Amino acid sequence: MPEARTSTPRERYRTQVRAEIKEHAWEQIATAGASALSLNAIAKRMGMSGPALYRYFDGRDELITELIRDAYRSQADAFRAAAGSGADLAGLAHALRAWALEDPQRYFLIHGTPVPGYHAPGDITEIAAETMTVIVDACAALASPGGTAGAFDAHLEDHRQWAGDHPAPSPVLHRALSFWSRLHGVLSLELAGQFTGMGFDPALLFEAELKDLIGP
Amino acid sequence: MPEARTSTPRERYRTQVRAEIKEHAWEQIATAGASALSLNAIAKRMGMSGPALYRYFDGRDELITELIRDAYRSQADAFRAAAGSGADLAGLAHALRAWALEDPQRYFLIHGTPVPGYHAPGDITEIAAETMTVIVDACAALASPGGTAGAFDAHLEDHRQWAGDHPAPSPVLHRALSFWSRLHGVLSLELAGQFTGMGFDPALLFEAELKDLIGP
DNA sequence: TAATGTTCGTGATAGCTTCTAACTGATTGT
DNA sequence: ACAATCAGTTAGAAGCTATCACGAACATTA
Repeated sequence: MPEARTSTPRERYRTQVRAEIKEHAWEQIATAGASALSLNAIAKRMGMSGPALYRYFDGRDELITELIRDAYRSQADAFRAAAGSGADLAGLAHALRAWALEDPQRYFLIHGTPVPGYHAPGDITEIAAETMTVIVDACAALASPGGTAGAFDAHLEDHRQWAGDHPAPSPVLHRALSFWSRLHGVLSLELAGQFTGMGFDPALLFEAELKDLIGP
Repeated sequence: MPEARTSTPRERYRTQVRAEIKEHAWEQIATAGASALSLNAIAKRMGMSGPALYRYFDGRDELITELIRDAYRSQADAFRAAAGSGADLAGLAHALRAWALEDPQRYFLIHGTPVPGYHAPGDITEIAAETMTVIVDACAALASPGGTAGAFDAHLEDHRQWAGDHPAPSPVLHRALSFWSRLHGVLSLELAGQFTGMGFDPALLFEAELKDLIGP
């Protein structure tokens, strides 16, 4: 006998259909990009008429926002899983690259061209901030960066609230930002196919950037 | 008396209207992004009916391709102008940043999210390759990078045709790729607004990345 | 059990888009 | 001056988002 009925069959059906819609949406995004996402096409592929989807999503924008939210969550999960199993900063980097290669358009959905005027809901930026914390923690666990502290380190001393006022010294925060921006640099170029036809292996450039990041 | 009439009045009119169309297109892209570019809206803003534009462009795709071409040309011009007036690698970097900040959406039009299936015409990739040459030249003019040559440098030794078989040693090519990917990393994050609300000054992060790139 | 309310999916419709086709009128070259 | 070319028009097909009103299936309650 089922005792804790926390959801009615209707609710289950509803969430199931919502999930199916998102599944088709991801498929469509992966093959044609987010700008080509069509509610109508999804509905037809699910065997129902266009307006039916509006029972499940307020519109195209809400669906895309939901996909963005899922993408952020998936990325955060990948980071947490890596950090949870004892990965250091290099481990995080490899987890990020694997996650990105898994679905390039998913990566671009959150790190790609921004739509002017669009602002992500608060809960999304929260997830992003949490991800950043994982990175900063991994940077703090590393041997502190050598070399002389530059102007940016001094500047970061006074502007560290983005890291939740993490107790790490500013060169650590600096390294976290470099980690983020450099890996995003190689990854986005690789995923965009800018290296195809150039001959060299993007994985090795990624590795070289990572080594340079951790080394000194 | 005008002697060398290299173009008829009709041709002049044609190119003038084409330019005006592109002008409106850029305006629209800058404010709403490339995905929101509407031929119809452009036509209306120019005081004519939608289908009239098809006399000047084969369709939306050809217009966008033309804009991409112009963007690449503009970027190449910015690099050439900087290099021509004796700028070193840091000068190129600042020229790139200034060019990007001038019109973020123009930057994303060529360095942003790729549309799956779209392939740029050959002449565009030629311009891009030429730009790369300017960067490699500037890297070659710099003191050669210190530190031990890593695995990627060895790999580049055998994969250097992308640089037009530039005679520079592979650490120089390596630096050129790092230059490209790192600056793209900070720039794209800054232009995408990922740093807004974090408090620190993106220009200083850019400068720090540049210094680290040139320094050792 | 019967009546009531809620939810799902439909077709119709408005308004937008790209793009083709046929037609008018002005401009150009012979 | 006449014929060919070219610019721009309206009409229309096909696609999209999104809203509305309706019927049918479901759930809940009297």
